[in-house]
Amino acid sequence: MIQINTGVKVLDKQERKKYIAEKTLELISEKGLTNLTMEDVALSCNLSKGSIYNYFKNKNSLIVSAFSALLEKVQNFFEDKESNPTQDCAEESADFYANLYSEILNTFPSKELMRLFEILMNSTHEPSMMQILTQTFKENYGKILSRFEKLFNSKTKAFMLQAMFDGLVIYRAVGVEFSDNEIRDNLKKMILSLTDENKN
Amino acid sequence: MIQINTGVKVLDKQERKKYIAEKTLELISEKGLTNLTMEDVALSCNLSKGSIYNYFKNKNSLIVSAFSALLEKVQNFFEDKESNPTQDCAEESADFYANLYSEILNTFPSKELMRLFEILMNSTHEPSMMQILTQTFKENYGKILSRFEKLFNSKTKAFMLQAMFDGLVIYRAVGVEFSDNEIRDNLKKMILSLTDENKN
Amino acid sequence: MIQINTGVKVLDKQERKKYIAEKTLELISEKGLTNLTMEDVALSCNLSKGSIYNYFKNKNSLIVSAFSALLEKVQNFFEDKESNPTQDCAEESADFYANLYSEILNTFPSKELMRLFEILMNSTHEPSMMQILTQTFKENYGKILSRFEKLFNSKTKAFMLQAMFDGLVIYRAVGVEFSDNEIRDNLKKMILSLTDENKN
Amino acid sequence: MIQINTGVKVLDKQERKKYIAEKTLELISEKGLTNLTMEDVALSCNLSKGSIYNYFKNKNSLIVSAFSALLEKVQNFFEDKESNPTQDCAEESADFYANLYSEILNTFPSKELMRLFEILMNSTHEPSMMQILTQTFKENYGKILSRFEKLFNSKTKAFMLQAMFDGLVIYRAVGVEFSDNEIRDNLKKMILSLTDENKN
DNA sequence: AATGAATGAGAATTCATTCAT
DNA sequence: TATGAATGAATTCTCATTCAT
Repeated sequence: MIQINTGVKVLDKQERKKYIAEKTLELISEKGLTNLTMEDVALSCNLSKGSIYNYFKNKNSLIVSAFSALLEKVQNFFEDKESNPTQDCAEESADFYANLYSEILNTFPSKELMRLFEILMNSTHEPSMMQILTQTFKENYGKILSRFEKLFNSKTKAFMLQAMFDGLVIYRAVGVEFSDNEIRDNLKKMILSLTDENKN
Repeated sequence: MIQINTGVKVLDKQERKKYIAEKTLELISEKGLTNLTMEDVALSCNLSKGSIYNYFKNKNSLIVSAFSALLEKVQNFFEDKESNPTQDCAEESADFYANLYSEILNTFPSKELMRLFEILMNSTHEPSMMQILTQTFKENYGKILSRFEKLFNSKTKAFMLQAMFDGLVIYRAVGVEFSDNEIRDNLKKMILSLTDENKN
Repeated sequence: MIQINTGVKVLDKQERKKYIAEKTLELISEKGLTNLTMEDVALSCNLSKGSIYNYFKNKNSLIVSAFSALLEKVQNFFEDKESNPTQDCAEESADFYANLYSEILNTFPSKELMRLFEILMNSTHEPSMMQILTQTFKENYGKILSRFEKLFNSKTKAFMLQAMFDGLVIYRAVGVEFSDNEIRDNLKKMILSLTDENKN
Repeated sequence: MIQINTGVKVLDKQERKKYIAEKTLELISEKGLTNLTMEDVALSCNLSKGSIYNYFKNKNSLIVSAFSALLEKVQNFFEDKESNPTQDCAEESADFYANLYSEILNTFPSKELMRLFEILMNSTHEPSMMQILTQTFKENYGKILSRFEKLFNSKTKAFMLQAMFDGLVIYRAVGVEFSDNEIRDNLKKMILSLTDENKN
């Protein structure tokens, strides 16, 4: 929350940037990227339109910041769910991750996670924007993937599993329905088979 | 059928609609949905802007048609690749599909397939549009999935495999790199494990 | 109804013009002048847009014809209601006309009569059109007014009474409510006073 | 109040809205409602097209404001002419009002007053607009009518007299000619008869 | 830093009219 | 005469961005 300098605590420019980016992210989640206007942003931040431009060079750079905020949120979400990873054997690991992903699929708003890809895709034809978005995406997803990489001892397998997860997220966001229980069970089997296979 | 005096067959209205939708699809693939303008469409069809509106009520309904054309194209692509499905045992099937998907991943323009999801996501907040898109999507994907459903004897498994594929398509479209060979090999193993598992 | 030449009866060009003008009048009554499109006209006549231009030089001349049709309709309406005018004394005349106007106010669709003025007003800034409309208006209203002129022996009084009637028609069309009975009673008194006054 | 450096007072937002509405009213009077474009409005206000939309949500709401401005103008016109109403007896009242209306008919630009009804009629098929216009119309005309209501002790009579006036305004605006003197004389007689009648 | 008015470059859409067949 | 496809000019409306205060 922005505070006026009553001596208490005043947000510095960096913090206010972040605040705006987060508000923007909320708006994108609510209304989609296409419907995002600078006026919406200004209103939701209790700022004037002009003021937004004191913090962000233009709309694109604001979107990039919102994208970063979203990726950070996603990553935190993954990390929080995984705070005490006490998996000894493959079976336990498979169980753990199947549950984890299933839970995330249930609790993380599908539409919100979908926005990640919406932003990425919409930027496909603005090279300068695409570059920074892709880079940010890779870095953050790299961290998320690193667990699976360790588990499977394979970057590609990690990719594939995460891709499946994201695919399901998107399917769900666009109205395809499926049973979470079945997902979880199959997920476990797949993880297990990928782990087993690893040992051969 | 109307004939112009060169003897060449003239397209009827339905065919012209389709032609415009396909041209639109090309444009979307080239420039992205956000940058698509009705003027672009008109130009690429050698028509005036007004003429487009003789075929489509508005931009959205044109996009819906382009979306359908894309889905049809995707489906044809899958079907063409799979013309002679001579898979006797699970091993052969796994091999066949792993190769098929790997090949599609390689040959179908990743950006183009990605547009499927770009269109879906961008329309998330226009209910009337979303409804028809989702329905079309489900119908066509249903056909694509039916092969896996038979193979695995499970709708959910089919979903998951296809989701993985689409996730990878999107990853690739946004600049993530991975090795097709490894994908293919792992894919085969996963398919096999899912098929085996089926027999227990 | 347009007939194809089966040998029965075929409308000649003049009759078809009239038919189109009357259909146009219906459309204007239904949807207003602003919302009238040549496509509407074509559809309601079961003709193609291009064909309308075989009968009318352009939209304006079609509107002029529809306007004439409306005026004719109004005039017929007045005349029909007044077929046997057996008024001997002033009292009877006042009674007769008060009833007549009150009845017309009730039975003639207010919105339809209003269109007369809508068309006139909208054409105010197209001199060529205005000229013909005003002329047509004067001629037809002249006939309607002639009765009052005789009764009152005054063109101005006739104008004033008819103006009041048209004013009320418009008020009613735009949503102002009033009691028909009171209107009729007052109308009678006004007509009577104007007639009496005449004798002094 | 914001001041620009010439010392001249700058208009606040409300005043600027009003200014635009009044300019719009001028344009409507000049060119008619149908020919009014937002570009005209912008030009006549020395603003860009986009700026108009900072003051009015859309064209319709601008027209509604212009309509209000017109009604206000009409009402002021009536009130100004009637500043010192010293009418003791019926005869004097009749004389006063006959002169007042005759004068207004002469001095108030007929075309301008006519626009009131042009706007009302053209909006007949846009319910949301019609509602507010009709309401505004009723409110303002209620004030104008209240004088006659008192004089005649009858709402209906007041309506009828005002309807006659408006009818004449429209007739004149569309090119019908009549003598103001005769109008005034007859008006007086009608008012008188309606007042007398009141006493019986 | 904050404001908010102004802008102008689009973009979608409408529709009377034309014209070849 | 009838058609209906094509047109293009006009019009409304949007919105990121700028800038003087």
